[in-house]
Amino acid sequence: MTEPDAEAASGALLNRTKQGRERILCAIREAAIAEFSRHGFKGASTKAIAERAGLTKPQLHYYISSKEELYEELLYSVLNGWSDAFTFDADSDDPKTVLSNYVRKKLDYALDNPGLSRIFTTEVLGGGRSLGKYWPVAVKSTQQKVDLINRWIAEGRMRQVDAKLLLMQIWGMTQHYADYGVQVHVMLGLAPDEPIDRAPIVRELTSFVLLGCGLAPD
Amino acid sequence: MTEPDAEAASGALLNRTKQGRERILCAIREAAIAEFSRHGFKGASTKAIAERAGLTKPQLHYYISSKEELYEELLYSVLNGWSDAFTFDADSDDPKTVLSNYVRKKLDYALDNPGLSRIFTTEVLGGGRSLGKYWPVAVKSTQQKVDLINRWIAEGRMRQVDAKLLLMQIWGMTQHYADYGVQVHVMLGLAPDEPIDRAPIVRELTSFVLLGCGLAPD
Amino acid sequence: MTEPDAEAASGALLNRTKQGRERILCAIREAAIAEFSRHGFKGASTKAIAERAGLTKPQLHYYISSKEELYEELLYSVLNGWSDAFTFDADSDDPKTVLSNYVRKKLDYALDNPGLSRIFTTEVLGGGRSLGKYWPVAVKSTQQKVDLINRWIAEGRMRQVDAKLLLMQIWGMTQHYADYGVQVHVMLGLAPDEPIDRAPIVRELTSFVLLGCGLAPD
Amino acid sequence: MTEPDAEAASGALLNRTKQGRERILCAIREAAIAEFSRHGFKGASTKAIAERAGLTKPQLHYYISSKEELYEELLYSVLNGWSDAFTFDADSDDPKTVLSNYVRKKLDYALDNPGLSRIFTTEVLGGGRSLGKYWPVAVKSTQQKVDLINRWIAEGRMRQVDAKLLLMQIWGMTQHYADYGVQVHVMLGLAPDEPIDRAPIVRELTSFVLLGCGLAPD
DNA sequence: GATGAATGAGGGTTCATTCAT
DNA sequence: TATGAATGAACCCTCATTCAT
Repeated sequence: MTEPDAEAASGALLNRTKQGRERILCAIREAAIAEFSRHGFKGASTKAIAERAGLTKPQLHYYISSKEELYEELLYSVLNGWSDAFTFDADSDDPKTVLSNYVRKKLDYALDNPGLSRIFTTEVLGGGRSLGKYWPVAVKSTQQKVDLINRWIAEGRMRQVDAKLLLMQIWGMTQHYADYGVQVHVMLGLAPDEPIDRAPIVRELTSFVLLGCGLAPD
Repeated sequence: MTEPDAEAASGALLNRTKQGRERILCAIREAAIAEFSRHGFKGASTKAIAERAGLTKPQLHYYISSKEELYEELLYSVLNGWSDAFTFDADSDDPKTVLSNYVRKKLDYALDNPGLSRIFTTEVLGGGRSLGKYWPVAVKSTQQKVDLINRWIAEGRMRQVDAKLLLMQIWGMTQHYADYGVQVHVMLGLAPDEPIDRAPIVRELTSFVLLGCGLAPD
Repeated sequence: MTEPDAEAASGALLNRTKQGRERILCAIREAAIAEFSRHGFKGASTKAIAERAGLTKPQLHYYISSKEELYEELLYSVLNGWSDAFTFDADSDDPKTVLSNYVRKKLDYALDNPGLSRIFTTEVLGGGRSLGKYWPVAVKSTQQKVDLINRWIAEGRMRQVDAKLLLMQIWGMTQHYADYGVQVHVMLGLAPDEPIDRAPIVRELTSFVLLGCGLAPD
Repeated sequence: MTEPDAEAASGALLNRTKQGRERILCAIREAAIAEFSRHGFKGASTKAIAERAGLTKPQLHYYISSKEELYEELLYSVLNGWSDAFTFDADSDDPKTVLSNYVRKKLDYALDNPGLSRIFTTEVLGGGRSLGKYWPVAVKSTQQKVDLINRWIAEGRMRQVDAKLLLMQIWGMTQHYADYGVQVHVMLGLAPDEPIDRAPIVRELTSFVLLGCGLAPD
């Protein structure tokens, strides 16, 4: 299955607009995402990455310094993408607004960047050895959300949920659309490269989460 | 991280009770689960499996015929385990009972067999090439659940949800506790090999799902 | 192709009449002939020999001391068989009689013991490293025949041929029915395990050789 | 024994004249011929081929894709060489001319390409599994020769021989000089790498065949 | 920049043989 | 005798990387 998503689309766009070196780096990035997300760090081969990028192996090594560095670059780009995307809105203090925005953004990221999302999953599956520096950040960022939710609960604006588990459940449901993309396609009766219609998913997911939090969806 | 779960526990138990060949086969199984679940099929090495099982590579090949066969055996054992575990109760026609039992069984499987669960995840991540025969079964089994849920909805016993998406969301949330075990541990402030206390998770998850379906939890 | 010849036939017979150890040694011999004749010494595997003989590898090694010794035993049994069979009749001094008997015996051996014959061929193909002791014997035995033929020529009882080359040509033509058995079957339109009707071959071959020597066939 | 023949000679020549890649491919070809012809497909090792070609094993695999492909390439090059060489002259309808040319060409091929010739022999000895596509071609080409010979016989221009067996006997006698090269050297009292003087062999062989066909040699 | 070539380690697997039992 | 198991070498091949050019 080729990536029928924003990763490839933006790649294609860049291929047309950028020049030379940039173009190649972009192709390498795409190829690396495809291979690492399918086979994990150990299982991916530089040969496959090179071929997918239309390069020979020595050519690839001209642009990257090592397989590991290429991998970690991608991994950090996921982490950065997430820390940008997965903040609670600062503009609003309304649980319904904040939570539904959060769900939507998380799902958008998964559907727009399934490859990158899956790379993070393979890393976690493999034990998360490269994530040492990430965990404290993630924990802190989670704790902030937990604190906010707990305040809402204390203020009686939300059902009494375990905030940490709530966040995990949202994570699980949204990440699922990236990690289990193949199964989702099968279950929805879609061809492997047919794009998923995300509107109904966003709707269902939001209602589900809000109701689960004791909030009435619109 | 060694498996802090029923897989290892039962393995250890068997190691003490079973004899010779059985013991070794069991050690190989455990080792293979550990390696495949961490690195996927391509990324796992028979050397690592052999060492983890306390064998040399040629010794390993005395007991198994090939890496691929060993892998597929494990994969099928997940699929069989699932088709056993993830049926809706036939005894009950009560949405609340059926759904909360389903959620609990699904979560139990993930927490009791995280390694096997993750092997399935790596397979799906890799494109699910070995799952050709499985999809039709999975689709059919899902459809039966969807039909039942839709009947409940038609009978006004449940909120009007998209049954397929509901099942996916349950899948995502429960599977998360296997695939993202490492992250879950970090977030809950547990040591890597500390067991997860599943009671609160079951409670939260069940309430969450029932409320999300418009059913009042007990 | 299983051997449709005296080797197998006598093997089967022995299997019924001999007991235990003898029977097994016989099965090993047959199996070894089949494997060595197909793949040569290096290419044959003790596993294949053991399986063909209905034994396990350790069982096989209980009866033989090494692959090499088993091979050399067979090789020497060819050499002995040949030194027995391929003498010129001492009873007759008639070129026609002697040569036609020789041709017939040589062909009979090839058709009755194709496996053994082919083992010798694989050995020669491989450089004949194990044949160091054999060559002097063969040379001497050949020289005797050459001397006799030269006498016949000197006496005007035969056309003036190069005796050595004559013997080689006979060797080539008869050995061909063992080494190229597969091709012979194809060319004669026979199924792989169908026996070759040797009468016409003997007839043609004899006439051919006698005419080639300037002798009138009967 | 190194190849004391045109294969090696031309190889050596090319080694001096060709450049880089060509030179290496040539060395690989020579090495592969030497190893496969000695030990057959199963018995030959890529390590030995690599060493003989002055390469390491990974280096070898830079130039070839697999042992099997290398082998089949050589095998097909024999088959092609033969289908070129072993046609009956179209220019002549004279049995004597046609047959003696055929004998000479067949012998030349065997003496010029003993290694390649022997590879075909090892393949036939091993059962000819890779020759499925070749047999029909060979049968057809043989049948054409048989038809011609039978016409000559019908026209009274040749002794009444079994044409198929005649062709086999020619095959056996000529192929013998490749397959049994080692024995031929021993019998003729030549050192292993001393070239065979082919003139007397051609002369004897031709007379022998013509007389065997009831034709008077010149 | 880009290419052909090389390299040493390691991939999965089979080898002939030996050794307890 | 016969079996399950082990062993160390060797099998064919691919790996990530480097180096001339």
